[in-house]
Amino acid sequence: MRSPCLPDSLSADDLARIEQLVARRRRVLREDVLYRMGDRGGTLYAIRLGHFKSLQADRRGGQHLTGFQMAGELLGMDALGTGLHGSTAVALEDSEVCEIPYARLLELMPRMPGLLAHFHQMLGREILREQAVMIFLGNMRADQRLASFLLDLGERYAMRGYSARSFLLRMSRDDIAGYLGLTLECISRQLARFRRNGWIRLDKRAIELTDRDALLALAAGLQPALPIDSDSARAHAA
Amino acid sequence: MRSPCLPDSLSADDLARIEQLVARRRRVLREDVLYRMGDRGGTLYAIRLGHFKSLQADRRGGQHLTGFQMAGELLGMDALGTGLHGSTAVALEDSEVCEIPYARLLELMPRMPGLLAHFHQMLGREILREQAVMIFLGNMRADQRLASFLLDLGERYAMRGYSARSFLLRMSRDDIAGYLGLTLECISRQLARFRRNGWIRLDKRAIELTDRDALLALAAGLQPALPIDSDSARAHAA
DNA sequence: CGGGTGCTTGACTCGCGTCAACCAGGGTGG
DNA sequence: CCACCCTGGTTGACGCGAGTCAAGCACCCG
Repeated sequence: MRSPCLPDSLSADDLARIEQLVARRRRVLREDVLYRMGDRGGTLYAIRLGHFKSLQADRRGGQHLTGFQMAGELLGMDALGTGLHGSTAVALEDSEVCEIPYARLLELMPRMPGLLAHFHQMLGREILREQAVMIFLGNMRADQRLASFLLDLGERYAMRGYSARSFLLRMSRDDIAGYLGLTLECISRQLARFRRNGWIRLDKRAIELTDRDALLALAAGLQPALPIDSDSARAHAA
Repeated sequence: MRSPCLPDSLSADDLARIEQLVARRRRVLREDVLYRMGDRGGTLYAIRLGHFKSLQADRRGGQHLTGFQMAGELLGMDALGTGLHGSTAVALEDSEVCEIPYARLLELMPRMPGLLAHFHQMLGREILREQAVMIFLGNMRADQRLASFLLDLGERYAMRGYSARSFLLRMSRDDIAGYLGLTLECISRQLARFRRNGWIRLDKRAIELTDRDALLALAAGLQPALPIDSDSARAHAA
């Protein structure tokens, strides 16, 4: 049986070797810090179970959320450059990770070119993901950002075998706002708007994307700003 | 004499080996495309001379600028994940690059652990840089973004032995706007504001940061929004 | 000289941040 | 068990920053 920590593309032989270098598993409780900005790096964390958020301190006390990670994804790569972590990782719920010392990974690399390539792919994907975020932070409106975000979450759940339509938001509205570069109130309003328009159904943190096409169109900027602005629609009705 | 393509931390022996794998140098003229989004990747480009911008197509025709690269920096890493380039690189002026086939780099890795580490450091730095951009796209005002941008450019020039105070903006206002997630007009206005406040001197694309401390304070968010808003100050004077 | 490109400046609009009140659920302690 | 508070979320009113539209300017090139 394959460890969820590791790539599918490796041989059984490779796998055995790798199991050794997974020094240990570690449980992380909700709100606990996996590593903190400025900590010495050198360990990669494969998430076995649970969800994390990673955040970065703004120079003026503020905090910005740079990403959400779920089971099957990798954490800790931000320390490769300087040796120090550039962000803080916090568990959104009780979670479990595999600790993989980078040094041991390097030792194994020569004998396992497949591993190296896979590792680079994960790094490359991370760079791509961040570029995608930069795009919506750079030039999308609040509703487009939120739609993109919800669709992205759904896709990632789908990749892991869950539903892309219906899932639980593991993070607070405030976290979402931080990630999307918006405010908590704005998120709340946009969610309400989506609900009124019938794009989504929402109960607390449980969400169902009832009209993914509409969300896709919105995210892609096809909608003429506000399809029929439901706010003004309400005003007219009144 | 050391090649500007490659890390300083390598032995002379390593260097000789590496010179072989730099398949060829390539000249790229102004406005020419080094690689295009969707192109097959697999080659890394070390910039020997000149400046580049990299941009990504928004799903709806729009374009977002994801970075500026100068001599001594690396391009093409965004293809590591999927094998295809996720962005387009365009020369801002006549430039020259070293083409480094990724496959050859992989071959050499086992014999040169230093090279691998260095390579990972560049990847890690790229991830960090993008996170920094996400921060200012996410929660800084236009003036703060611009101040950060100018200071960052200066620092990068300083690292390469040029002045951090006085340099040439190689890109158009429109490019800057694209990168900072703002509009061309907004950049122009903010530059004018900086100039009126005496933070900078500006002549066409030549810029001098005459008061870096003020810019730093602004970027850090220490300024109470607008110190004494020079616009209204002008209005009072009139 | 004309025309084009890159930049500046102004007037107006509007999306989103800010401030603030209010509401719902959940945990605690009397 | 109910009263209480406290946290997380919703909703409203208002103002500001930045986008948009548009006119005008400086420079370069043919």
